[in-house]
Amino acid sequence: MSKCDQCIIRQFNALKALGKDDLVRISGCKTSRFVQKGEVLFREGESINGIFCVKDGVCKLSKLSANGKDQIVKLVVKGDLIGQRSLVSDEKSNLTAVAVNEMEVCFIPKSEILHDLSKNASFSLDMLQDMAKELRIADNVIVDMAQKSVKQRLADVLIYLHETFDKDKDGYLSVILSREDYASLVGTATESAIRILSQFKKEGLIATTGKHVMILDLEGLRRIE
Amino acid sequence: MSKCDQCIIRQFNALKALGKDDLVRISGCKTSRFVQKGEVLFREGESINGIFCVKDGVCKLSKLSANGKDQIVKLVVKGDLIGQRSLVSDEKSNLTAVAVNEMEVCFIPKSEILHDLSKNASFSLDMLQDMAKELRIADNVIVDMAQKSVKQRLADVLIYLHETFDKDKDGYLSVILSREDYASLVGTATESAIRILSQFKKEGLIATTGKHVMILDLEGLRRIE
DNA sequence: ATTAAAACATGACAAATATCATAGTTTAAA
DNA sequence: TTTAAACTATGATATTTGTCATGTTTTAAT
Repeated sequence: MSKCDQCIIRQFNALKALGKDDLVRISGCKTSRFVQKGEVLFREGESINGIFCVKDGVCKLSKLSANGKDQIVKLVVKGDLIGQRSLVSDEKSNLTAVAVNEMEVCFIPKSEILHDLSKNASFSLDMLQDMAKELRIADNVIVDMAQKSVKQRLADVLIYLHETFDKDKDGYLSVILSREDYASLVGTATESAIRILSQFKKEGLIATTGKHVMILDLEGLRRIE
Repeated sequence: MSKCDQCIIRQFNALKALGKDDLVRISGCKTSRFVQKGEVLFREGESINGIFCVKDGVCKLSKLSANGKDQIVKLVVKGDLIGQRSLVSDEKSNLTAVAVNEMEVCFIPKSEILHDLSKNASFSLDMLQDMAKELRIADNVIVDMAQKSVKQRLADVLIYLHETFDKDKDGYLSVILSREDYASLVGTATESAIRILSQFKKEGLIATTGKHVMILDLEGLRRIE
């Protein structure tokens, strides 16, 4: 079993504020596992009882809307933590987590984290800062959802993916999403997402082969309105 | 000048986690003021350098979208804090705060709060819990913005106002918003908000006289789809 | 009380988006 | 390799929402 104090991933999240002693203690009770594509980490309404630290892979966090459609609230990537919000407020999860591709995650039980939150002020502050950042991003998403057109939002998603994920040798995005996922990220009907992606392709803004997507004209996408 | 340790308001926010000593210290450097209706507390992009504690009144937090329209992200009411997010992440404000009616607020300088965050783990945890709650609410707003119709969102706003604010002797909501504010809360054109409110009025779901709004049929509003 | 400005209201039309139907294509399992 | 299921694509059409124009009402200042 690998040890937390030697794990590079923790540099990217609040766990970096912990000292060697705490990391060793956490190492002793954490579990590590692989999650295959499409597998559910947890569902809306379930108790998570800990946090996940994403060592590799991508995960979508979604919420079921009243009309029965899933809305993806955010994508979680390597280095991110999952479940802090529910842990801190001692509630069941408000989101469902599904692996977008194969993931490797560590799970740290609630009690360990709470122990550190109550003793280590700098860890608490770091966690607070992480959550403050999430909140700022959420505010932006609210405004975008309310004010931008579907086409703009889809262009934004493509730009975000291009800036966030690696490309394969041919230049295609390393993250593979279904058209339904795109629709769910943007908050529109699957057909609308398909239509707009087809249009972007015709206009030479992107290239697609099956589910593989490549951004050809980033500036063009930024100009969409 | 009133003293924080005797202020009932603090029971409703993270300040409740502070001990008498800290409250006395904060009392010594806080400032209290009245803010008149329509007055700007701070704008997007400004440094707040502290937090506001709302003793009375209502405030709208909004963000300018790319198309030039203001989107109200949330309403802040008596007992709430404003500016925690920016303070914690040491950033300029991402939101603009405008008083909806006359407010009374206390301003606590950043240094005092940071002092407590670094020393008092239970205060940090309380702050963390407040922010976790805000984040959950923000997630819900995202899903609603993305998946619900304008009519549903407006019905939701009316229900929220009904459940959150007092009514006057005739049953009208104590909080007075312009049609533009309603539009800005749900993310739609002012004309659309006006039209839907008119429709709700015709259907007997609400009553309006000028800017005064009364909810007549809560269940009817809940049934809107 | 008068009056100008702001806010509200509504019609007509345009644009964006959803829905339904149907067909082609890709994917993954047997 | 075959085959069924899932996914992608696109047309036709309906619905929702935005925009522009115009008139009315309310509000607040003089």
